[in-house]
Parts: sequence; C-alpha cells; structure tokens
Amino acid sequence: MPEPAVSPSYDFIRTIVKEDIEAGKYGGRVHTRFPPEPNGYLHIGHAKSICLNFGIASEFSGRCNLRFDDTNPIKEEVEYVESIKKDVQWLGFAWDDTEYYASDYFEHLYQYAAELINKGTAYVCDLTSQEIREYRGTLTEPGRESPYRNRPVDENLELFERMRKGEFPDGSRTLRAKIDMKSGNINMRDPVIYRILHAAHHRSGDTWCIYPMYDFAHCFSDSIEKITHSICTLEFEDHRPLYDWFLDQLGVYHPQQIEFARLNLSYTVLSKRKLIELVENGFVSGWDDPRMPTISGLRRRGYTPEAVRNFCDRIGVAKRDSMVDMALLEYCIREDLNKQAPRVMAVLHPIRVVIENYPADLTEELEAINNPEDPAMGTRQVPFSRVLYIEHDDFLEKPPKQFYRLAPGREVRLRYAYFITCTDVIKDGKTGEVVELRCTYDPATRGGDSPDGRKVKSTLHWVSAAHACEAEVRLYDHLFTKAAPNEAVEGQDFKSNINPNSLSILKSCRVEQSLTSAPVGSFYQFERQGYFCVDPDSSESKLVFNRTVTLRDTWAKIQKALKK
RNA sequence: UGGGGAGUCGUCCAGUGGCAGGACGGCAGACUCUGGAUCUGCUUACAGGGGUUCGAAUCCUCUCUCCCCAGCCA
Repeated sequence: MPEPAVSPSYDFIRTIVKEDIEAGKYGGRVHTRFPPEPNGYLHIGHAKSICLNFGIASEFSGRCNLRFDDTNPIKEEVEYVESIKKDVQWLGFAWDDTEYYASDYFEHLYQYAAELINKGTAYVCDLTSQEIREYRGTLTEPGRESPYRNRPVDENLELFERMRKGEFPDGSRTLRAKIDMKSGNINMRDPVIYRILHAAHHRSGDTWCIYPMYDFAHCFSDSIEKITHSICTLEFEDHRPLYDWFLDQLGVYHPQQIEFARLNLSYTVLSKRKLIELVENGFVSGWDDPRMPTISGLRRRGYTPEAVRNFCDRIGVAKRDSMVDMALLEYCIREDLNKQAPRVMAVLHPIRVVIENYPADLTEELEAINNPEDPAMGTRQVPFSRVLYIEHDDFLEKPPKQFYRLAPGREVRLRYAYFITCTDVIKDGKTGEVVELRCTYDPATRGGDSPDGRKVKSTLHWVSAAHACEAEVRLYDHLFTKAAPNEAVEGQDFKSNINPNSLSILKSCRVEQSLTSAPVGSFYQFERQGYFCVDPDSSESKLVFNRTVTLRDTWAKIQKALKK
C-alpha cells in the first residue's frame, strides 16, 4: 500500500506513544483504558476520551479496556453502568470479552494498602474530616502533621484490619499515605487512601465497608491491568506525582499518566454535576433529552456515531484550555446526514393552497428523487392534488427584493410538480391573517420543468392536503443563550443562562404519505429545512419528529442582515 | 502570595531554527428543480519586552494573562 503523500500529523499523545513503541518501552505494547465512574451518563466530552483511548489502541495495534472506576458506592448505580456500555458500543467501539471494574480489585488493593503500612508509609488516622482539613494547611501555608502519623506499624495494621471488619463508624478513621505535609502540592500532604463507608456497593454488595480513594485505586488498577498509557484530563496533572509515588513505593508495574485538555463546547455545559442538576431540576426531560450534550441525548436528537467520531477527530487533542464551537458539531452531522438521509417533503407551518384550475377529483403520482447525493437510493411517488399545503414562511404579501419565494402574482415551482402562480390571497376577516392562497398551475410544467424554458426564482416543498399525515415536530435550539454558560452575572450561576426557547413543539405539521410508518430512529432530510429523526415517543397513531439540525439557511442570514 | 499547567486567525488544531498552514465560522462569487449540496476566492493570528542567530512561533531571559489544586468525589 502506498504511503500517504503527506505524513499524518500526530497529536502530542500519539507522538509519545509512537516514540515509546520505537524505544521499545513496555516491549512495544500499547494498552489504554477508558475509566468512567458510573455516576452519570456519558457526554460528548467522554466521547473525546473514548475516541482517543480506543482510537490509539486500534491505530497502534494495542488494546483498550473499558473499566468502571467504581470506588464510591454512594454515588454509583447499575443504571449508569448499563448506559455507559450502551453508549460506548453505540459509538462503535468494542472491548475484550469482559469489562473491568476497580471494585474487582478491592481485595488486591487492600493488600497493597497493608503493604504500604508495613513499609511505614501509611497510617491509620483518627482525625475527623474537619480536623484533616485544618491540618492540611492552605495553598500558601504548609500543613501540620497528624498526631497519629507515627503510630507503630503493628497498631496501624490492627486498626486497618478492624476498619475492614466494620468495627468503626463512618468517618471515624481513615488510612492515610505518609508523604509530606509541607509539600507545595496539596495532594501530597498525607492524602486519605481509604475511608469507612457502611454502604452497599452496586457490585460487591456488603462485602466491604472501607473503600479506596481515586488516587490509590486508579494507579494500581492501571498497574494490575498492565496499562501502558494512562490518559486523563488536565485537572489530574497535580495528581501525577501521587500516581507515581504509590507505584514506586511498592515497586510494581508502572504505567505512564498523560494529561490532555477536556472538551468544552459552546452553548452547553459538560460537567456531570451540572448535567445532573439540569435533569434533577426538570430543566430537561432526562439524560436523553435531545438538547442534552450526552451521548444518549445526541442519539435521540438524531446524531450518528460517525458524525460524533468525526467531530472528535476534527477537534484534535492538546493541553490548552479551549472552547470548541458548536457549529463544528453541527457541521459534522450535516456532512454525514447529507450523504445518508432520504429526502422527503414536510410542511412545518402549513398554509392552504388551492390550485383553482386543477380538477377537484384528480390525484397524480409524481416522481421524486430520494437522495440527489446518492442515485442508488432511487425514487418514490408523491401524490399531487387540487388542495395542498405549503410553508407559511414561503409566502409574503409584500416581499422584499431578496425574497425569491411566492408572492401575489409571482410564479414559483412546486418541487417535482408544477409551476404555480399566486392569484389571490384569502385573509381572516377579523385578524387579517393570511389563511389561504389561491393559485393557478401550468399543466405544461408537469414534473417541474417548463418546455418554453422559462425560469422561476424558487422551488417550494409541499404536501397534498388529502394525502399528508399529521405529525408533531420538536424544534431544538441551544440549551443556553450564552456561548460560555458558566459566565454568569454576579450572584447567579449557569442556570441563569438557560435558553427559555430551546424547545418548541409544532403540533400540526403535515408530512408526506411515505412517512406514515417511519420507524423510530430513522432519519430524513425535510427538504429545504433540515434533518429530522423519528422520536421514541412516536407511535402508529402519532408521528413525532425531532429536528437534529437545520440546513444551512442563506435566507435566514439575509433576514438577519435585513433587520440590522 | 505555594504548587502544577497553558498562551498561534473569530474558534479548534498543525508547524519545534529556514515561505505561518488546515478545518469550522464569516464574506464574495459560480452552479443548482432544496436560498441545500458542490466548487472557487477572500478572511487584521505567533501574549509583550529583551537576548542568541545569517535567520526565531520554535532556543535563552524577564514580564503579563488565563486555567487547575485546600473532598473521607472522580
């Protein structure tokens, strides 16, 4: 196979991995892991990490473990484990026959802790959490040593064993690493490595009442699994000295921790805590609300795994804090759906059109192309008759110069059908609102082309009133009004930037007949409008569509410019 | 003010001693039975000062700005 003309540019992590392979580090092996805590649903930021870890493994002929970092029984639930597995699979990644759990290593981890005690580098501390905080010092002042710091090894061992047996109440004691209370790095000031928690764990049940902390569990889990490159986000940079310290103390297999910048996306939030807040306070309907940046939300919204993976490729990997423009995500889904989505006609805001010179009892079947980007997708028949619906926005009684669509006296094309000319405008007697248009058609233009070669400025989508199905369509906008929702005014938080108009529900849309039995999850381009998919709320009696993303809309831009 | 990181077009990412480049966005045009798609062109960027060098985004130095850390969360 020929080499690519341009050598691919590696991000800094892939560069490290490549150099490690060339240097024979870890015997040329590459083994990564994706280690979510099952305390919430995965979001697009996790997708970045998944693509990175699984991507590197596959590019360098290595492996990637899916490992649940489940060391805190109070926050973790089976529901989250299941959703995480589903989301990783949906994204298109596969792991070995089993998934891994930090909780599977609890016994092993306990032995490691005992070993640390034996070496004199861990001790049981009786300080309360409040006292530990006070002893820790501050960012600028060193901490003080715990009065329990120099307990004899035997006493530590005995106490630690009794902690395990459940002899002490929650919070009464901890196991701490004996490192350096004066360290500038607060993580090194004798961090807690085990706490007492009389709580049932989603997997180990009541077997344990002491649970290891992240710093202790994570490095050893990586070590046990013979991970080569332990990739995590920037906020763990300060923890790397601790990661290395634990491993070095016991002289066990030592993976390399590498940190990269987490994803920030404009007009949304990507923090589990904040997403939970949105769910619990009812700002959204759930984790899979189509406005949520969760994988399940994106899936319900109509995003494809290909588009999400492509997005993750395009944003790159680096160490600087950044905020990726939502427009890039939208570009990625348009790009994918443009190739794949069948085109269909749907009228979101219907206005009645009567073709006065068209026979009342006639219905014609006209041929429409399913996808101009892919001729293999073929054609379909759409019914045409005397009474139609077109988009309310496609008519203007007094059109500005840039408006190409229907207006009194103007001729336009109905896609795949006929040229029509607006002859009369019917208004509501009281409100003055336009309620119906009277038009004439030119029979010679059947199929949409005029034999005399005359041109028309625009082509409109339409449905036949007698044949169309009614549908509900849900339109979504950004969840937040500000690109950086976390920047709230004094005394407010991100919730003050929630967009009150992020959802609008259209109840009486009309979609073409061919959509009658569209299955849940199927996606379409509603011509001239955007990409839509069938929501799980949809049923045989009631079609429900979600708008995934609009088409690029030049007219909308012109309107915006006109307003200024 | 302690420790750890980071500063390149509006945004994201390359470039690591030799012509600052790509993508998205934006603008303009071509084409079009989707004001879609596609194509073409344009698009006020190396945080600042000093130094080394024939030559600096890249090396040295000082400064400035931003992010993270004081959970028995991860």
